[in-house]
Amino acid sequence: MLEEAEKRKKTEEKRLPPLPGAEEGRVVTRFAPNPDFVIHLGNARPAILSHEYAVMYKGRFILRFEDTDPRTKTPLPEAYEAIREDLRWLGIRWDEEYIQSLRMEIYYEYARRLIELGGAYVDDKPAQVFREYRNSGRLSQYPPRLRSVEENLELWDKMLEGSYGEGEAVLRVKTDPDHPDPSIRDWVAFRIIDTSRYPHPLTGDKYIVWPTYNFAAGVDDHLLGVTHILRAREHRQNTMKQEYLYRYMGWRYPHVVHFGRLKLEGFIMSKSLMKSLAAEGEEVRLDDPRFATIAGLRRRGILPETIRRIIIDVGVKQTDASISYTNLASLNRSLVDPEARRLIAVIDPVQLVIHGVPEPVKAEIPYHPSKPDMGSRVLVLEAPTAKAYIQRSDAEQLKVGDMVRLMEAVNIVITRKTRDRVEAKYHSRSIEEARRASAPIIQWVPASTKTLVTILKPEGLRIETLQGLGEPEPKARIGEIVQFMRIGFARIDAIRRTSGQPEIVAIYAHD
RNA sequence: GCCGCGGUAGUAUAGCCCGGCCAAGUAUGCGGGCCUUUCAAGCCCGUGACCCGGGUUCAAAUCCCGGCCGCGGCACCA
Repeated sequence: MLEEAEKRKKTEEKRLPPLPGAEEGRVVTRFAPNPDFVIHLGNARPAILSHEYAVMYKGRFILRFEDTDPRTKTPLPEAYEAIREDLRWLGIRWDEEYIQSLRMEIYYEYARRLIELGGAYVDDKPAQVFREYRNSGRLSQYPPRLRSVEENLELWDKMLEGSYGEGEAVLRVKTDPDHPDPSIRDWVAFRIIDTSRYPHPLTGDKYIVWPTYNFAAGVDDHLLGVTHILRAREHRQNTMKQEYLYRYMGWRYPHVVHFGRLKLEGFIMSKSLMKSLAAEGEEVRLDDPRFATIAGLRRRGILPETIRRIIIDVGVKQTDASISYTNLASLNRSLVDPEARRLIAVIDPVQLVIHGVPEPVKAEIPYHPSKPDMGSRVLVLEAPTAKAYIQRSDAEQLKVGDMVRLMEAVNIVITRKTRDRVEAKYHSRSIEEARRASAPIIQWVPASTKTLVTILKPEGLRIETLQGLGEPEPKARIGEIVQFMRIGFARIDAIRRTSGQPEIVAIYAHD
């Protein structure tokens, strides 16, 4: 218990700054992903922050899928559940869930209301014509904008009935026609998507008139009682657009916090790059450890708590942040180190023969150096001649005459060395002897082992493969995060049999 | 080009709103030491930053102006 408290203190987390205008019990936040892909660290930021604030103020947290573009951002049927899974894994629980494509009638109703209030009009001119008016400062004289409410309601019904094809009509919100930012002038609230050609995975071709992000999100944020919106800076203009809608409806716009972009150094974050890797014929999964997807980080042995802390640590600044993997790894290490069992693997093994061993050596090696309660296992060296494997990188450091200690076992002196074989003679048993000689300590496995160990090490776009041998009877579980002694932390990704031999496949996390 | 936002050590962040207690805190990295049967963890010491230039002021990282640089938006995407 005491130890637990100390650990908490050591890895103490930073707290989030107060939310403007927040009252305990009255805060409602939401995370609104587009289910066209899984989420990555960048999307996880608003999810974590929104959830965190809802918890901090004992409010509500909403998950809302924004799937109102079946054409250019076609929702992926499996993404809905994959996103839920990622959120659950991150420790995020939501009080309510909504899917926008299932709320279309609501948006239609509010569209009608907005038209009745004179806040929107149907534009059935080609987009090019609108742009000419808008960009030449004559938007206030744009003929469709001058239509009566009655006429607009009629045309709106025609849109819903399917009288227009794609691109033939949109519903626009009337804004300041001379707004300094042209993109804000009379923005589009609804457009037509031919769902017979681009069916929606949830609603098929039932609807052809679809709300844009700004309309659907704007309406929902009000209807669901959202009080605080946390979103990336690229939405700043959207906030201004939606405020027009709120003004017409007499609603109060939620508090908004904008933050900058997030990059994770050394990881692939771009969706298009992920997809192009797949196109190159590589076998690519969304949880590829080279990707900064939540699933990819999970597979690589990054804990949800690490992600949570790093997001809170980065906070809500407007500047872009580039998280260095060193920092993320350090945080993860501090969380994982107390729990990770120490396993042994020798990469690129070299045979070691030890002569003159006086009696068999049973080395009892604890699974964690400072936690005896995590147990131990016994590795054996035979007598009078013991055979083992050591790592090539270690063998290369050794010269004839050098003393080296096999971890938890014996001290030996090198007598002969060839490329693939090292011979040595027994020297002594005790650690003190090794210390006196300043002998290095290296890990080893008995020659009788059959266990193959493969460690996949993501390096930018590449994945390096480390092949070696492991303990004779490794007790590892899939999903477990272990530390391979003197190699680094890794997550056990698979345990299988390769031509009769057990094989552990692990994905390297960090040293 | 037009709108908008921002610039604190290698990285991230605190401080900036309400100028002095900041010759700038913390984490990570890096250098050195201690400890240690891992190149992990732990402990100690050290290292390193206010974009530039003006102005206001007794006093500016903090306020004002200009410049430079970075980023976002300018979609019938979200």
